[in-house]
Amino acid sequence: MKYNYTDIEKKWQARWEEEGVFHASDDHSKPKFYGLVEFPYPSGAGMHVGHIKAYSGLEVISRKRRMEGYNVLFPIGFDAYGLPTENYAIKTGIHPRKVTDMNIEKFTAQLKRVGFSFDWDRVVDTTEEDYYKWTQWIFRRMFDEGLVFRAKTLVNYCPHCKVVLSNEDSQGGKCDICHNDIVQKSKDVWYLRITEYADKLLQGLDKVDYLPNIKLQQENWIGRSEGAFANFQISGQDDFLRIYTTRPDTMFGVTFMVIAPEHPVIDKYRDSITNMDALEAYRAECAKKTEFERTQLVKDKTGVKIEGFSVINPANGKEIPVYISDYVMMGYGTGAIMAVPAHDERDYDFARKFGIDIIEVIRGGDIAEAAYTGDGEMVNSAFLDGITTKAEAIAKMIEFLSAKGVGERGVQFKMKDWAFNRQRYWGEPIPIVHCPKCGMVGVPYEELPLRLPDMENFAPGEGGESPLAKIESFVNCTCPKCGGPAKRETDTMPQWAGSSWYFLRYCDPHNTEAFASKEALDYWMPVDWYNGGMEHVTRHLIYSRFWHRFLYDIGEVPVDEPYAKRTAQGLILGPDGEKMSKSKGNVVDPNDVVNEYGADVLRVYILFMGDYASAAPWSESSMKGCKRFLERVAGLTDLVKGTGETEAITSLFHKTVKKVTGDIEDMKFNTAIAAMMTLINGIYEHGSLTKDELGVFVRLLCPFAPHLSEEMWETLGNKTLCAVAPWPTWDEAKTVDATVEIAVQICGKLKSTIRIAADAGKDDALAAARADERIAALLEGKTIVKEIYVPGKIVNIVAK
RNA sequence: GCGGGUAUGGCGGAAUUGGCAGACGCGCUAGAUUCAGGUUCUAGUGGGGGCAACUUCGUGAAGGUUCAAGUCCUUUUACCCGCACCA
Repeated sequence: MKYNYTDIEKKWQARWEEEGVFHASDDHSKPKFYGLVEFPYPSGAGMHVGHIKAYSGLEVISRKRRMEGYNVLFPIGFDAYGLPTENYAIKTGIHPRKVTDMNIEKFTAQLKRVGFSFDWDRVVDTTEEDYYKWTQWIFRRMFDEGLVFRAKTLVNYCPHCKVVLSNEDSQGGKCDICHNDIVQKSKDVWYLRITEYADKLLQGLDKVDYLPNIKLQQENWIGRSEGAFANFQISGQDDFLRIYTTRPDTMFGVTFMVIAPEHPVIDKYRDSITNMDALEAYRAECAKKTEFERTQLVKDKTGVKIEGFSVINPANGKEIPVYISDYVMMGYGTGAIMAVPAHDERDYDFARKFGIDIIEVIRGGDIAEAAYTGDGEMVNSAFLDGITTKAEAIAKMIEFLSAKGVGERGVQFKMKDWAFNRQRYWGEPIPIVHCPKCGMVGVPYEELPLRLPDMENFAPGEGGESPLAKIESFVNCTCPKCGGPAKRETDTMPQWAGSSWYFLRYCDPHNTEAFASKEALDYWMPVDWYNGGMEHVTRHLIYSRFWHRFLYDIGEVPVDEPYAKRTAQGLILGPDGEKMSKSKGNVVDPNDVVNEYGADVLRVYILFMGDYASAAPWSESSMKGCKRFLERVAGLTDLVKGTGETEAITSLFHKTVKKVTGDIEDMKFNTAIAAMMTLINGIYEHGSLTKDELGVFVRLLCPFAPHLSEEMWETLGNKTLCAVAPWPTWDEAKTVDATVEIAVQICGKLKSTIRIAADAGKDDALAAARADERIAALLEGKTIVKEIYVPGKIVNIVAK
């Protein structure tokens, strides 16, 4: 058979659609498999080969599951709200609705051309009213449960995009959207209280099957630490400053305190502080720094001593000075620290620069040279002296603080509350009304969706206000509670809102009464296997686990963790080994590949190029090898003779079926394909195969190269689709050879190989080895010291 | 700085519990087919030495454990990723 990919790809894509084979069934009596891939953001640039790789893994697994008889849900949709679309719309004057529709159409066509087995009846688009109605609904429920709040604090602000960003969106001090520097700005914004779920998100990781590095990254991001809170009395006041520390054991070494520049205690005692001018100047200086500058100046500590203000160390009653410095942040702990220069590097640097005393309380280092952070015997610490373990010293100190009523054990998280808003047009309107009498009031559930109004000029305001604020008919409304005049919230939700629950909608995408029916959720959830990019581990993956856990807590979903298993694919690099980017001009367009080589070659190549989880550079010539492989596969139809099994290659078939079946489960697609290539080589060498054997091979190949497989399946006389044909099985007995070739070593060096029965005993194996001519010659005149036989592997004779 | 990972031919990459290093593919060499290019087929292909059978070295580097190490232990170098003044 000749391999004419252009014709067969069109033909089978049409057949699949006609027969609806990839539609998840509503028959809930069958075992289910829910495979999920991260739905794309439909950008104007179109699809990238990286998208293809991201979807190919679960595509193969989902196709295999269907052949194994599962009811498979393998959905796709579009995460379409967001800044790139809006920015493009502003630039071109085309409305974002239209831009989105055009891009979705483009993406859909591209995905279909690759032959992905998505269920196209369940497509979701986060910007459609019947979808974002439920995004708003979940937000409203969070508002009711007290998880939504507004606060004026320092926020991450991107001056370029003119939006407030969450901590997750400003990692490394750069805006996640435009990669420009972020500044800190004091602003009144919306937050979701994700920190309330920090512990649940952490504990939930124990029972899910995520790749270890994914779990670890989430654990680090959540950043739980155990320590103590302690109150330091303010000199001459019946008031105290509260600190958090993970090292209460070092409290006798405290020689000063540092508080964040924005700490409210400064304003509270502004009258008794004698150098307010200097403090204000320092504060202004800090506010000007970008996040990037702040982290770059790590080594060089700055700060100002607060004059006319001091606190008392509760451990020893000594009076100590207080400084403000931007190395202490308001957003973590209490915004104040006890400084122990002898045993903390940052405090050490600061003490050195400002000439503050350094008191050693743990032996083991040289505090004249550097801070010592290791373990050792406690000294200069009154009742702690002589203790040698950190845990014991910490416990004693906490006991002491508790007894005095000035401190207790405490836990802190690095994760911060989720700044949940965008001062932009293309997003879900926040369903809240501001009433001068009632305060913040939720838009009634029956009024959802709160529609995003149509508007002409949706450019963001210079002062960082949302474009929606310009529409008076939208802003002015009546309070749902008292009926009086009120104003609508004009911020929209951030990009991550819609994707925080989309996997639930797929279970029942056309439901008008609920985001999904209880029955559908009971059956389909949790997602059995979720694959996506590493870049989402501390963003989307955390956010969606949070939303889902919230829905579980209020009884809306049946399971607490949404994803039973999570894996990640590696990047596809450009042919130059660099990350693909438009500016480097090394981007490969999947359309070009499909045109030139066909969808099956593209699919096989992407999975064959290397370990699925690792990054690998694109190589056009390697792809030719995959094309050659599929051409040789097509050529198998000319070698078919008779039915049944061919003795000579039977074992190879059974081994291959076993290998491919196992490798797919481990996402070792590259070795699965290699095994099929080995089989093909064996068949060509042998010169023929039977019809039944070809049937086995075609089904094995089907998840990888489905178009060619369907075509060959049909030429074998099958009337039904290969996509739902039963997955091949193997006979374990036939994967084991009767005789095996094993290595014979003398003193650990390979000298010969012998063929013996697979179940040969030690004596037989050694006799066979000694009988080998070369071995016999080498052993001539030597004394055998030791003989080792590992069945099926090796014989090693140690001789002198 | 902290946490995690990687290192194997000319290239991408394979190697259950330690057991024949380099599967599979690319590339390359020679030959056949072809008017030619391409395609396809056959043989070969880690380095050094040898006409050859063979021999010797070889998994970032240096040590070690073992009959046997890519794999285990110690030390070390380079690169990649994540977080980053988290008290």
